[in-house]
Amino acid sequence: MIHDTRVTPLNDRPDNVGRYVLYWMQAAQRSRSNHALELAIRRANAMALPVVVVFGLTETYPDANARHYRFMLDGLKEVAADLSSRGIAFIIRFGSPDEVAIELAGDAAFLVADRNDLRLPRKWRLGVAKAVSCPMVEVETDVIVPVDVVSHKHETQARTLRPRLHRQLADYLQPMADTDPEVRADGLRGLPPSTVDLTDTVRVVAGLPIDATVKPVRRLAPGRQAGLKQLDAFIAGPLQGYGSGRNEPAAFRVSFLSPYLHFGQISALEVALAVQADRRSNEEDRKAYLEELIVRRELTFNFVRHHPDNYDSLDCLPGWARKTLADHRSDPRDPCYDIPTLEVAETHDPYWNAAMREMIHTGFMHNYMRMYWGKKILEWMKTPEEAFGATLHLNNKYFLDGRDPNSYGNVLWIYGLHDRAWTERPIFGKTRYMAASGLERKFDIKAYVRAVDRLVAAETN
DNA sequence: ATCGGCTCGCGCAA
DNA sequence: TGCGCGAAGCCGAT
Repeated sequence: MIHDTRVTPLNDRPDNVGRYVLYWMQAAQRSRSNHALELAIRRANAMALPVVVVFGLTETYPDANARHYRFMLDGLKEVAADLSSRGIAFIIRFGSPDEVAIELAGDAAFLVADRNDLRLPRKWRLGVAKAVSCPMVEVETDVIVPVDVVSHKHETQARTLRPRLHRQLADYLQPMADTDPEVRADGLRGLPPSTVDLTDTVRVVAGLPIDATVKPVRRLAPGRQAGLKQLDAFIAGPLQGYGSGRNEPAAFRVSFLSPYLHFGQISALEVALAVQADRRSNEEDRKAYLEELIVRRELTFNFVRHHPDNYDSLDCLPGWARKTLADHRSDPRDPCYDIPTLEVAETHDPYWNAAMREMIHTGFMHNYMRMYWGKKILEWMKTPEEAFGATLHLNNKYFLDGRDPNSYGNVLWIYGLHDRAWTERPIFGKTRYMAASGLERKFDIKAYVRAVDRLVAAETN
């Protein structure tokens, strides 16, 4: 089922004569459980046309490096195989994604894109809508409930978003059938060929002018099949007891699904449905995970939607947070670190260093440690602006799930976004403070340090 | 071990 | 207008 509310027209071109329906894949890099692809297939069937899927591979996506590209391209390899087995053409070409889409849209009767509110893909999409002569729509398939259905404004706290979201959930938490096209694309002639050879993604990545020092990781295998396998493993294991055990860093009672969600290799909808249907877990465990997957995740999508120009800036913090950080701007920092010191994980704090090493070497970090890690950077750098810039930079460079709406919302949480004021103290002002003593009091944090040693060894041996 | 205070702004009840 | 309450906080008092 595809609700009309997922679909937004991006231009008002009249019906167009064309040879196929085109789906320009951007964020939703999957061939199943994808409302945008599904809409394209249904349109094509209604018009008795084949479906073409196009992907433009830019060499210069901000912050992207070998780690991200390998994960993405290995995922796209599976997309290509599955689409082709269903009679859907898949074309992947080097170039700016908007230009690649415009090139293919020349022969399209109808153009579908998947929605993503981050600046660059959004700018590309709006430019394409103007440039093409066929009708174009965007489909929201990254979220369970379309952002504008939940609320028309920025919800400043989870507790204001939560009831609005829950009111819509019964309606939107519905499985989506995957339709096959009735007209195969095999007969299409004269399409621009793929210029990216997905049979050898190692070579493709080696040929790109990107940072190769951030290497692919072994910890998380790329692609939809790996993502679905991880989902099964999560439900069978860590979900059991998730409610009470999710914050213990050494236990890694986490889903590890965020990289797959970030690249769109699996959908939040199918994850939510699978978790909801599980009967081995108790209700508390399922509720705790669904709160994170749905409420907390879609809170950041709401945030980005309503701060299109400054979601990556401290300007969009609530007034109390901006004021209190400014009041403490010149508080002395001791210690005071620069990015190179942080990036080699050589601070005085062994817990922080462990978190940083987990991030650098495995592309991932335990949820709870992400908060501690970010709070300490605020504490240890000269100004909040410098700390924020460094945190976002490291986040987007090393995490497989970086450069996501979640990244911006959650990094800003460190600085008070979606949070509240607490006791005033140096540097932090009234933003929430976190201390190493808290880790020692509540967790077996030394076990986390040892666990990271093992994880790093497994990546580098 | 547990509890209250810290502190702001939103939404709702009245 | 008043009141309750909030992602993971800390800290000191009991």
